[in-house]
Amino acid sequence: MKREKDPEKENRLLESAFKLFTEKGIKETSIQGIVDESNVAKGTFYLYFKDKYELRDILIEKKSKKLFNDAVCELRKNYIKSLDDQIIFIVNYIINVLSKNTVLLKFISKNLSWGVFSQTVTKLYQKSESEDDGFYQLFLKGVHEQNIKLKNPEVTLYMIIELVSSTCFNSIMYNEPLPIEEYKPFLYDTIRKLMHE
Amino acid sequence: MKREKDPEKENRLLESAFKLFTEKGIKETSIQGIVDESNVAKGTFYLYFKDKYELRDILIEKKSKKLFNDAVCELRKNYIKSLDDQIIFIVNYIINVLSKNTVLLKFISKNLSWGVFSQTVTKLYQKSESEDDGFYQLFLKGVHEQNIKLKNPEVTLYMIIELVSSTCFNSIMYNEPLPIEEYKPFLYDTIRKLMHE
Amino acid sequence: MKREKDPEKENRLLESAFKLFTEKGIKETSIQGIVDESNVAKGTFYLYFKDKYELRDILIEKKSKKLFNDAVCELRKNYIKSLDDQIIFIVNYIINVLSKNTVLLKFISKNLSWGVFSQTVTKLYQKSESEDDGFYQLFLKGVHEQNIKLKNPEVTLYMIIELVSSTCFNSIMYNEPLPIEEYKPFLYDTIRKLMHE
Amino acid sequence: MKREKDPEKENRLLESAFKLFTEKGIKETSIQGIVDESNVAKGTFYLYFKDKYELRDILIEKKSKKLFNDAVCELRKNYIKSLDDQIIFIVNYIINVLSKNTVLLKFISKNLSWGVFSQTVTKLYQKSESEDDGFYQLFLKGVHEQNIKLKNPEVTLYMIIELVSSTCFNSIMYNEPLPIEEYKPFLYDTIRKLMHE
DNA sequence: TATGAATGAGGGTTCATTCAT
DNA sequence: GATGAATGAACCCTCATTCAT
Repeated sequence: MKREKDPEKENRLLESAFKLFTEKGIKETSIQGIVDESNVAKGTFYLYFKDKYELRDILIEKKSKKLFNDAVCELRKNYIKSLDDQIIFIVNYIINVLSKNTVLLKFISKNLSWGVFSQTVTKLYQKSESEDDGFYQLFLKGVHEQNIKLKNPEVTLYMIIELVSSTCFNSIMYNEPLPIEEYKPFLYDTIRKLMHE
Repeated sequence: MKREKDPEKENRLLESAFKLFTEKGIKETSIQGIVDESNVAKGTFYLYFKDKYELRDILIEKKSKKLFNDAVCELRKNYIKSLDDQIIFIVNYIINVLSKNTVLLKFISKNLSWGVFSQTVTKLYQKSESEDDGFYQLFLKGVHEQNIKLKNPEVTLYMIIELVSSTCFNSIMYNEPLPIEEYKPFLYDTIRKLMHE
Repeated sequence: MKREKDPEKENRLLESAFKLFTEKGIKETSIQGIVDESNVAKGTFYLYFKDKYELRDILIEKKSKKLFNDAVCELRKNYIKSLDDQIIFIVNYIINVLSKNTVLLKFISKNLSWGVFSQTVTKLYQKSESEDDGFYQLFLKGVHEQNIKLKNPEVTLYMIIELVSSTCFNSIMYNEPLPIEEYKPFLYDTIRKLMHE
Repeated sequence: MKREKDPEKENRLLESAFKLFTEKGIKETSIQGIVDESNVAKGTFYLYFKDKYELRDILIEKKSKKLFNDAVCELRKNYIKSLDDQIIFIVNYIINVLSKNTVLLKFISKNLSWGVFSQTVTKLYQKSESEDDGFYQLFLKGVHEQNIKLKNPEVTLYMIIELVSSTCFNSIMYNEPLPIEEYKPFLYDTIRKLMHE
């Protein structure tokens, strides 16, 4: 009887926007540009999204959810005991993904600022249903169970996330001040230090 | 007969733009807005700058130059010996300035991203004329003279700068995850650790 | 097999449109709005009407037919002899209906302009099937039978209709220059004068 | 030094809008249409007017001011004593102008509704500086000085204005129910009657 | 018959940039 | 050098209308 909203079209809009946000940033990306890239009429955009900011938020949630889910999922398969190693495993996993997928890296750096990104992720995993499957929870629980002495575990996690975020972008994108693979030892060393005051 | 470019006018344009960029961001600031604020005609803008992006870049250079110059200048007056203490002195100085001058902080966060900022600063002080008066030089020279053992001093400096940058904004602006004064001990502790692998 | 046009649906469309035209005027009313209000799909609209202007015209005819029919019908029940009194009875009846039903009044004023309205009404009753049951006929026949001396009865009727129309809207809606009840004596007085040159 | 706003351009915008408002009404007239007709860039419109409604209001004031000024001015030249004759002189003057200038007549009928028009005019002449040169004042003063017995002179004036307005449009434009010249006797007769209850 | 997704023309508005004065 | 009127491209958004289902 009636035509259904086309998920193919929605996806094309999302991916085109993703691409353009990545290349130029949100402010510089016009809806006209997005629909052109998607081979979709202008009016159609408004059938799926209120404006480009709604689209961005959907994109952020979608992309970061996947990234962190994959990381934690992979961790599960490896039965790593030590919290240090767990954290470094996750960081390493994410760095590897972003190294191969620099479009995603650019999207995150251009549109989220790592600040917003980590905020989103944190929020995402704070409200996780079962009590022990979030990144945030995983960290706090690990600190407690493995008897790690930290004055303020939350601040430590904050510093780790921010250090990784801000530091890795240049390294991956421009090999500055070092290529990422050479930088990793310094980074993981520092993470271990931060976790043992 | 020919009048020279009026430095008074140029300065008014710079400061008005600084104010508006800070309040609304670059994209949202119109040239009309800048010239209105400066009591200058629209056409005049183009006698001084190619467009608002050039103006922004000049502003970045000017503001960060001043910030770092002031910090190093103040350091000189205090005859601090240890490199750890020197670095922390400078970091502390800048944090204090930005805490009091959140307009400047916002400008940096809205228009630069800390990444661009530190890049600028680094560049600024790499090419510093006299060989020993830049922040960068100061650090490398200090490491050498005080016999500090670092595998790669440049990377250490990079990590320090990025950690400070990314970490302090939320703390100053939103007291998250801690107010800046409470966060400082954690931060300075970590800096010392980074300098003694 | 083929289903007929659903009069229920048509009516819902008419009444929804009536409501919206009244509230916002024609130009500001969208077809989307009409079908939403009617719980009908957008495409369905075009099965019943060419566009919203056709719908409006149907609405005009329908609403004004009813108004005048009711007035004349009520007159019949009251066995009033004198033509003056008959005309004033009808005018008074319509004023009373519109005073209580300002939605209808607004619809007429927003979408018809009183000019179109009276034109419609006049047309409506000129072509009335049986020769003596229209307002127009009623007036002309009355003038003849009751031996009223008028140079041009048609012009007199025209002046009465226009005077009433243009004059009563402000009075009912805004009490300007007088509330309708206070204005009535002036109006009916003038009507009587017009009918006795 | 600087270019001046071009009154020629403003006038072209006003007159083009006047023409289009007349032909299609305000709602149906687009700014695009106005600037096309004026051979002016779209942006230029906003240099002169906030939107088309501001333009309309300026047009109303301008056109009606002129019309009434001319009428009263002409009246002055003719030393007519009796108020009846004065009022009829002005009405006649305006009818004659509008008969020759049906574009103006259409503009008034399409965009103002005679209601708004008379309101404007009334306002215009109520606030007239010198105490006796407005139409409104002229009427009230005349009633008083010439000892004309009216229960409520304001209402009488209202009825006259509305009767003339609503009645003459059809007559001028469509010769319905009579050509204007043939209608005048009926109209002026009625005006005299209204002024002598 | 009925649906509502899709379309794209068209409207209002802003603004960087040019250029006559 | 300085001005600000003029331009027109580009943006966002709405909506009548079509048409596959």
